[in-house]
Amino acid sequence: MSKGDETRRAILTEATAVAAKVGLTGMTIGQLATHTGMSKSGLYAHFASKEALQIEILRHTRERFVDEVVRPALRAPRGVARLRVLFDSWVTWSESAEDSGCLFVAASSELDDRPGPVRDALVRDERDWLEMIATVVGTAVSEGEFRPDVDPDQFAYEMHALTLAHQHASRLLRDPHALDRVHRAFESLITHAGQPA
Amino acid sequence: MSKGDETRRAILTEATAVAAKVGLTGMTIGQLATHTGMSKSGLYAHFASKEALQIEILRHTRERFVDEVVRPALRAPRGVARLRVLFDSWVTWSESAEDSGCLFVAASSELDDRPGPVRDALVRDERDWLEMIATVVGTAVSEGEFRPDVDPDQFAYEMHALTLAHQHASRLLRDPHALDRVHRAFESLITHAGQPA
DNA sequence: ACATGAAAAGAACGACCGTGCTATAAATGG
DNA sequence: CCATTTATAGCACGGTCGTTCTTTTCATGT
Repeated sequence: MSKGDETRRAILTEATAVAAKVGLTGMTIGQLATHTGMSKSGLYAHFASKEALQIEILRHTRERFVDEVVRPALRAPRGVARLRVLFDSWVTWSESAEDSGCLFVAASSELDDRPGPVRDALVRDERDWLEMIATVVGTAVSEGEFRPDVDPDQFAYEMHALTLAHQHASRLLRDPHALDRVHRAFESLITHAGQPA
Repeated sequence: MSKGDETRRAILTEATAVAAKVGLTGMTIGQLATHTGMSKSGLYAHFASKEALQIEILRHTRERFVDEVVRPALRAPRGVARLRVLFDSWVTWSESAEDSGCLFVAASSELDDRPGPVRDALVRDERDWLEMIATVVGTAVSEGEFRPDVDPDQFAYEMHALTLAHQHASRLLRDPHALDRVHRAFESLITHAGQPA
């Protein structure tokens, strides 16, 4: 990997952390230059514009998300077991990622009223994520682990709601029971979707 | 009401709408002045600082939230009926408010990593809101409408999760089934907390 | 080791930021 | 209707924004 690509990656890693704290819009080039120890123009030379940088940040984060959340789940057996890994990996991701929670969650409310290519990229990512959950749930249904009347999209919606709530409880409210709460809620989801005893 | 108070209110109303779109931090004085047709300094004279303005925006929004969400619920009979009104009022609030969703939801992820008095004010508001839900749930339990083992705080957490998810589905994803989704999820919550048939 | 191309820095730009100060205009009470 | 308070506008400040252009430093292949 050439020197250019190397620093470019380093910038993106740092930028992801900064963006998670102050938002994709709130993040500034100068701030980023200070954090990376580069000059503003030296840093800026790696990207076409701030908007392009924001999109690259999302792409970079998406790659890491696939590595750390999606891939581990795909290694688990299909159905509920995979769903559990998916959920646990997400929680781990949100706890570890940049010490500032999940960037996608932060960007979601930041960009929901700001049309443009950055928002479009985020919407694609979020749709993919919900679709991924729904697919795994669908397998659990067709394998008979979940009741046949369970709606995979609705389940995905409710499970996704828990990830949003966890970020809220953990990062904003600093609730010491946040982890416990989100796990209990997830177990409740699973239980109610399962076959009656 | 004096002229000053009048324009001050008008500014806050407009500022709330702007803040819901671009965030409390993203909002600027100049932007606000243009929107209200005032000069920057004329507008600024009503507030001690931008930070003070942000806090006033939250206070103003909280007042309206009490009027439009909390009060209607308090007029309903205690227990589950009141819980339903609380939820429905919130959905109505989030659909109507400033055409940009609930400011508290937007501010939650914006401020979760930005310490200071604005964040503190928001945390207070969110805690009050969760406490309010938990209290109503507590009544439903003690009146026997909900099972005695239902944890009011956990229920509040999960119901709050739905409000976050609704904002996400409705404003970011523009999901046409968002309203349907959130209602089904809420009914599911209520059902599972109720006495078994 | 050196020529060549890539990477980083420097300096500058117009624009807008939050925030003061001063002057003008408008509302208010006697 | 006038005096006085109150509300708004004008203007300027130091600073930072995103972005561009030019120059210098560095990495790379032969």
